[in-house]
Amino acid sequence: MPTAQPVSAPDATSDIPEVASVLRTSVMRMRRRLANERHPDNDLSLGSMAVLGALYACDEMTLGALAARERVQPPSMTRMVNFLEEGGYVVRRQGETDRRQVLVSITDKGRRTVRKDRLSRDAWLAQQLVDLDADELAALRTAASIMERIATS
Amino acid sequence: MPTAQPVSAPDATSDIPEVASVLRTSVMRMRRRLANERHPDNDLSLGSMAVLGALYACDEMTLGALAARERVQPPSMTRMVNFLEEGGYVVRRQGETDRRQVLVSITDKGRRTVRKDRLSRDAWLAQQLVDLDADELAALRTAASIMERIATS
DNA sequence: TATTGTTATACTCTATAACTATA
DNA sequence: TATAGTTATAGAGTATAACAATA
Repeated sequence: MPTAQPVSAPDATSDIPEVASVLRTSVMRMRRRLANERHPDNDLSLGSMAVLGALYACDEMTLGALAARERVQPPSMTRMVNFLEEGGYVVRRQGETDRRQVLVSITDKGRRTVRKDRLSRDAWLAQQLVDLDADELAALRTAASIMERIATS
Repeated sequence: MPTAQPVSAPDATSDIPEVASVLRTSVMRMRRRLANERHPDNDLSLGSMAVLGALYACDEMTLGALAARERVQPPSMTRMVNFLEEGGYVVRRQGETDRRQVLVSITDKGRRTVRKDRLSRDAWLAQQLVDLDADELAALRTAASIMERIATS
């Protein structure tokens, strides 16, 4: 039984439990593989790189906003930001209107790291995608979008 | 701009780095969400359940084969199998031809647990998929298949 | 000697609870 | 009193290194 049938059966709804199952399994394995294949070009964890990526897009965010975005608890984000700050990838500053807040912004070093690492860190995965056809790439893009929505809902 | 455009551009190849990037990010977030949303119906971790699922399909495997399949190191698999054995979900027995090997097989309790948990543990995810259309489900199925292949390659 | 699995140990990531400082 | 973030602590999951038993 082929696992990648691109059928759009009329009763596709009945496939939902099966899709849920294979999706869950593949996500678990994929994430472990991605963690293993990661280049140790820098000392940043996957989570820290995700934070840096968010700051690359948004420039400056509060620690709480970062925690919410990455769906981790504040203490976990504190740790990641500590690590990033020690490495000179981000800087903290006190909020102006609300001085309880901590505003985290990305440094030039952080920016360079994001650019460099996006290339090198996605290189392995991109290499795995090289032989896919346009439809398969489109399926991955769609799936990524759906997963992103589900994960952050 | 929708993020899930099913375009099959002629130069889709140039999208590979971007697809790799969004796929990686969404996989990381999805896996965390799945871990969080998991029902604590039983005391089995996600990894242990994956092992049980493999044994559900294969009946009996060596510990080394399980470790290779789940892409963990042997000590990690030893731990998971210990846990599963303590719970009565699997049994160990010594290999017959090669007595260094440990053959792990699933018990009836393990089988029941797989069936029951596949339903309940995928329930949350399935619920998230309920509003998707047939094309989106097909995309997820295709993506899962590709990820499975990449993760186990 | 090489291989299969186990034990001992440590590391990473994450969480909850208790705390500090602002609001 | 409530909120933003930090510190302290614990737990889950994984890895590497050293070891035991068998090939």
